[in-house]
Amino acid sequence: MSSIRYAVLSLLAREPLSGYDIKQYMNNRIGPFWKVGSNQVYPELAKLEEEGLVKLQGVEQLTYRPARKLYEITDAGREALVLWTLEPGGAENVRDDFLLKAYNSWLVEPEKMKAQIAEIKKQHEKKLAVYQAKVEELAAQLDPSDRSDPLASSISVVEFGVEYERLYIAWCERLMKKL
Amino acid sequence: MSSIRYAVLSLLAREPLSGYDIKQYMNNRIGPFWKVGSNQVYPELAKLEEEGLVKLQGVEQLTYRPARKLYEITDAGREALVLWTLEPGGAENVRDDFLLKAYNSWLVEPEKMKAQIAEIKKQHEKKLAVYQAKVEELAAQLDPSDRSDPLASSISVVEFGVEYERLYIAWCERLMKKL
DNA sequence: AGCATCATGTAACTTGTTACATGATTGT
DNA sequence: ACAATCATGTAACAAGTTACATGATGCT
Repeated sequence: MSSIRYAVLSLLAREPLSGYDIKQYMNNRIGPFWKVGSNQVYPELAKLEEEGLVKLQGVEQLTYRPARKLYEITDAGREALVLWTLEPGGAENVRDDFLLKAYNSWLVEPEKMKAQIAEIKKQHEKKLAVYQAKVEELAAQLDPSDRSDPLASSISVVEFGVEYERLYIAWCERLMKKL
Repeated sequence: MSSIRYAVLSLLAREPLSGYDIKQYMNNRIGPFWKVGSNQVYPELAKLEEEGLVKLQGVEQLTYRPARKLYEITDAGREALVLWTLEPGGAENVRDDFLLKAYNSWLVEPEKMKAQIAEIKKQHEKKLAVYQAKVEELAAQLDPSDRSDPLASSISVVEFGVEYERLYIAWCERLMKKL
C-alpha cells in the first residue's frame, strides 16, 4: 500500500525534484492531501533508486549548503506509477477527529460547542481560500489545447479540495443552527 | 492524540458495550469514519479501565462462549471526553489514495482512467446508500422533544457522510466528462 | 465439510509523527 | 541577537493493519 512511494513518483513524473522539494510540494502543493516528514521522503527515495524507478539526475553543490540531489523518474518508474493508478482500490473513509467531536455534541453545553465549531469552521475557510487561489493560479497556466496537460489533473484534485471545504463549512453552519 | 481512546469513550457515553461491540460499532455505525482492529480496542479498554475512565459493569458468561465483558463509562471518563471534545484542534486533510490516482490521470489512457473512475464511483454510491438508510433509521428513532438526544448528534455525523459521498460522486462524474 | 459469527486477546509488521542533528545564509 | 529557510538525514515513538489463536454454534 505505502502510498508515499506513489506520491513521490507522481511528483517526479512531472518534473525532476530533490527530496526537499518533494516534501515541500506534498505539504503545500498536491492538496494538502498529504503531509510527509523528511524521514519518509529520504529513505523512500533511496529505495526507489535502488529499485530503478528513480535515478539521480545530478547534484547541485553550493559550498555553504548541503548538496541538493535532484532525482528524475525512470521509464520503469513511470510504468509502475501507471500500473498503480489503474490498480483497483476500495473507497476510503474519512477519519476526521472533529466528526468524532461532533458525535459528542449532546454531551456538552451548546454555547461551548458552538464556539468549538466556529473555530474549526474558520480553519476550513482558510483552507478553502488557499485551494481557490491554487485553482486560479493553475488555471491561468493551463494550456487548453494540450489534451494531456498534467495541470488539468492537478486542477481537478485541488477542485476536490475546494468542494470538500465548502461542504465542511456548510455542515458546520447547519450544526451550529441545530444547537 | 490517539483518537481511538475517545472513540471508545464516545460510544460508551451512550450505552455500556463490550469490546466486541465497540469494534462492530466503529466499523459500521459511527460513520464508517473509523475502522479499528481488536488489537486496538482491547488494550485500549484495559488502559482506560486502569485509568478509571471506564469500568467493568459485568461479565456475561455463556458456557460455550468466551465471556462477554460489558464496560460502562465512569464520571471521570465522561469528564475526560467532554474536555477532549472542547479541546482546540486543527482542520485535518483528506488523504485519499484515489485523489493521488486522479492526479496521474494525464499519464494514462482516458478510456482506462474512465473505467477506474466509474469503479470507485460505484463504491461511493454504495456507501451513500448505506448512510442514507442510516440517517432515516436514526431519524425515525429520534425524540424531537429531547434537546440533548444523542441521536441528533449521530444524525449530524452520518449526514456529513451522505454529503461527502454525494460530493465524491459528482466529482467523479465531472472527472469522467473532462477526459 | 466449510465458512461466518461471536468474543477475547496477542504478535508481527507497516505507516506516520515528532524531534533531533548539522550549518551557512537571509530576513527581522 | 534570533528565527526562518535551505537541505540532508537519523532516531524514537505512536498509530494502524493484517494475521493468528482459541473454540462452540449455526448456516449453506
